Amino acid sequence: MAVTPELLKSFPLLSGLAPESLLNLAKEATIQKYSRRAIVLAAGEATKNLCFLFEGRLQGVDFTIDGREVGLYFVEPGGFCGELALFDDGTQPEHVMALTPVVAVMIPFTSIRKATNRNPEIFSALGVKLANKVRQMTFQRSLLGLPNIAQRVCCQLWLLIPARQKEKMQSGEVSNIPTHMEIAIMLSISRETVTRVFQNLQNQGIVRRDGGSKLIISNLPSLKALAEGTSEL
Amino acid sequence: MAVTPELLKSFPLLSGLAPESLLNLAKEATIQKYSRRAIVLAAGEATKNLCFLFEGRLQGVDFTIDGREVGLYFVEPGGFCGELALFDDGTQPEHVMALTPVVAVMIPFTSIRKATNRNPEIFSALGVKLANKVRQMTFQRSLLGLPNIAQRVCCQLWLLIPARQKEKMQSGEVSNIPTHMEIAIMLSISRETVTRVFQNLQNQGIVRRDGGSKLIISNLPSLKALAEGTSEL
DNA sequence: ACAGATAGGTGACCGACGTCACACTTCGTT
DNA sequence: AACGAAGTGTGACGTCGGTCACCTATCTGT
Repeated sequence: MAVTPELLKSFPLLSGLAPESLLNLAKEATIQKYSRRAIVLAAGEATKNLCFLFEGRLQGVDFTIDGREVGLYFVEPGGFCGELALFDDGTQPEHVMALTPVVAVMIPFTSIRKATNRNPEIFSALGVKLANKVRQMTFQRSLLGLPNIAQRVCCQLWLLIPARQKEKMQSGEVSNIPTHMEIAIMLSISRETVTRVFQNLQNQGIVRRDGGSKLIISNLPSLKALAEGTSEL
Repeated sequence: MAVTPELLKSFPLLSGLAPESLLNLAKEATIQKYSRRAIVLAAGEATKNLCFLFEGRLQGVDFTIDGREVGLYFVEPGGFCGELALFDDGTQPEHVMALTPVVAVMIPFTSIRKATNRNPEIFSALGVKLANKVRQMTFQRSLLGLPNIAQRVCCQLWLLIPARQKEKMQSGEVSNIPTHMEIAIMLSISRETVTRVFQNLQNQGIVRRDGGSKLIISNLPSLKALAEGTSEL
């Protein structure tokens, strides 16, 4: 299937490019489909493409030395991944796995670099992205230092709530709530423990499920207090 | 105290610069001294300087929501820190603290950016540095996922051994070994647990202290096996 | 309609690790 | 020499969360 310049323009990173640059990129880009649980980028390999997510959901995952899975971050449609090797020609440090069936656009580094020459702002946009990644990882790292597990779960949950909903402090919702297993993996705890914490939160009327993939947070302030450790479950 | 171009040239990041660029940077750079435990860069503040370490040792530290300290990385002489805001004008995500008395050279972002215009390779060098940081953090993250605490300590210890010593697999040494407390903070475990693991390692003849700040690893293969989980303490 | 996979829920058990409390050693400072 | 601070060593104790085992509910594809 061919990639059109219009398709590329829909990605924020590329939206500012000149039409001819887009055209060039489009020629060299390819569309890939992946089924659920498929590996999109494998750790340890020298990535050669920047991977733009068109449809579905990706997760960066790593494995500890003893084979345990560790969740790192999500990629949502419009985002991209695999940019690290663009900077230092190294290998991909973590796997990127499809959480749902996925449609992705792969653009070779060589093409990206050509485009960067004409449009250096791409490079700085990638720098911003990397910087953001470091910030996120730093925060996630501080989460893992929390000795109280319930608090850790609440913090992670708090993080999943869109920023604007947090401001008015009434109630919020998280669509596409990760499964208990996925949350457990992100926080390096067991699936059962996540279930138990959610069970508690539901009993206290703080959260409520709505269908399979949506979570309503009916009591935002309570969740915040739990996340910050000012109250306990 | 004035900063000389020669001093700046001693930093790898700047060593490739043209003499006049160095001269300009030197004019705008300042030397700062910090005593042990002093905060060099504070989290949450908009950093305005790139901080080059001339003498001493720095550590990036964060605090969890409940006030617990979390160790992130070290900066050794010749290295630098505070580069994140150079990319996205954000705030410093973590504190940088002096572990020993420190002499540092501060160069304003504005000066760096001017120099970058003439020497764009600085920018890509900074990109490489950032990419490396992400790689390190990813690895550290996978360490924290290890359920076996002794293994975690051994992994961290393994990480502290210089790369060349690991190759010949005879014996190695770590100078400037972090204190038990510092290691505990990096791994989010308690100081006593670190002590107990080290006690075990010593009893097994795997490591041995030499003076206050040096650790001899007499049995490198055993340590490796422990780090990789193929054997247990 | 059915099998199989995936997610969520729950109880029992137990051991590793955090906490607390102290003792001992090694510094650097006055 | 004397002191205090920082680092290290060690035992007792209690508990939180991982593991295991099993169940139920939902969804998916054929």
